[in-house]
Amino acid sequence: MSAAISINQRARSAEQKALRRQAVLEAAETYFQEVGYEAFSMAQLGKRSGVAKGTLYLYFDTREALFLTLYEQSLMRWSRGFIDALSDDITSEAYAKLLYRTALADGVFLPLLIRLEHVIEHNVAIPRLIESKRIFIEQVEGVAKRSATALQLSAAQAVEVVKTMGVLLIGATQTDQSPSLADEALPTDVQNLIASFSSEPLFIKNAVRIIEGIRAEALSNP
Amino acid sequence: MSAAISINQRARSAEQKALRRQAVLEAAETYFQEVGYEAFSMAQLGKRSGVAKGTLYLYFDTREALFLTLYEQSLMRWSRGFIDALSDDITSEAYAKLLYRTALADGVFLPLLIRLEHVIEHNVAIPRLIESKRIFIEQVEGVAKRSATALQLSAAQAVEVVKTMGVLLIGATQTDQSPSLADEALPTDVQNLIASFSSEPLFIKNAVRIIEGIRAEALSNP
DNA sequence: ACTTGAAATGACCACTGGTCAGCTATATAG
DNA sequence: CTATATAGCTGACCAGTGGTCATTTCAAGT
Repeated sequence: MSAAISINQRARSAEQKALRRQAVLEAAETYFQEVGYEAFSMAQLGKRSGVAKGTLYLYFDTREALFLTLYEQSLMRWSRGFIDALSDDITSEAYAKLLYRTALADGVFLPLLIRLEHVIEHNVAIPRLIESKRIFIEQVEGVAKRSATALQLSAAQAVEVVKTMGVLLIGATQTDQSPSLADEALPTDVQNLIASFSSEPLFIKNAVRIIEGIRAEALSNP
Repeated sequence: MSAAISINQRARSAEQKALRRQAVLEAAETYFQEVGYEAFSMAQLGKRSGVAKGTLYLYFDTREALFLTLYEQSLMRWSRGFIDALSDDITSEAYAKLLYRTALADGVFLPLLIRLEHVIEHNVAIPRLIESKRIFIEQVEGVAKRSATALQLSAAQAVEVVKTMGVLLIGATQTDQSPSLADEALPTDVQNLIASFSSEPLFIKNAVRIIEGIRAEALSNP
């Protein structure tokens, strides 16, 4: 029987390997939150997870494959939390607020989601990509099912809502990714611009417009 | 009097320098369209524009400063084209379609817009960033002014529409940035997923919902 | 205690963006 | 028409990157 504990020893059983892999992922998540995507280096991650750089590549094909896994875990975490937090007969606005807040509360979900398609997916093997898309489908379906009863929508409408919310979330939170100009002496016109792109109202207002639009279409088109 | 022509000679006058700078930008644009953002290397760009790598840094502070300039030029190009193509009394749908098509027609605008806030802006000096934001404000105002008459909206509504269209465009075209899986043997569930995220209908449908939503709000709130 | 196979290692590779002391083309002064 | 000063240009160089793989090391099975 192999011990579940993996300190510095070699991981021989599948179980031990999974533990080590997860330990690396946890180190990566913390490190990523500290330095962000661009400054994240595999050599540093090795040091921080107490493992040689080469060892990282036994557990992940590429840097991007590691980030893809991190993304998947954060997606599943978010979807679980959001589903649990939803209540029945919720207004569109409350729904949008909850979605926005739960998504932003996760320290890695949005930064990874934003980079998914144009960076991360470009250095991952196709079968791994397919696996990842399937996880995505599963999560969307789960969230849509719960959303259907919460928002009183048909199954098809709920799927459309969830997909669209994802799209809107990526667009609306784009500005949050700008370099922090908080302690810079900015001219007022630029300050106003930044304020006018505040992601929370941007997301919520448009989420409501879209959800209500979808509802309205169902009434006019039988 | 300094000749306007700059072949391989040194650029001494301000005019010649501007020409050389523009020549580098044009080489960069072609090269970028060929290889994309990640594979774009300054050494290669030097070779392709017939200039040493070090020289590039006389004209641009960083790789990202170069991309920021490329982005600005494509933004101005798009906004000019879009304004010219708009006609009065256009429907929301026709407006959305035109916006989508003109934005996608430019080979570099969207790929750069998508990377603006979370990559490009992070390696550019603050004064340069402020300058860039001002160009952005100017362009948004120009497009909004024309959109107000085209869509018969108030000035404030038009600004909101234009800003929101930008957000939606970034989100909706995200999927177009995925690695091309066209000639891969994908399982049908994944194929369906990809099809359901087709950016054109995604953008247009939601653009219409948002524009109509903004219109409706004006009627209920005096 | 010995064998064995696989986990772990880190020097190594080809590359990156960015720098800067030295080179040289050019405009101007004598 | 030449000498000088200026400044545009260069490419070797630097510290770093993601990724590889021959070699080492250690735990399990005999």
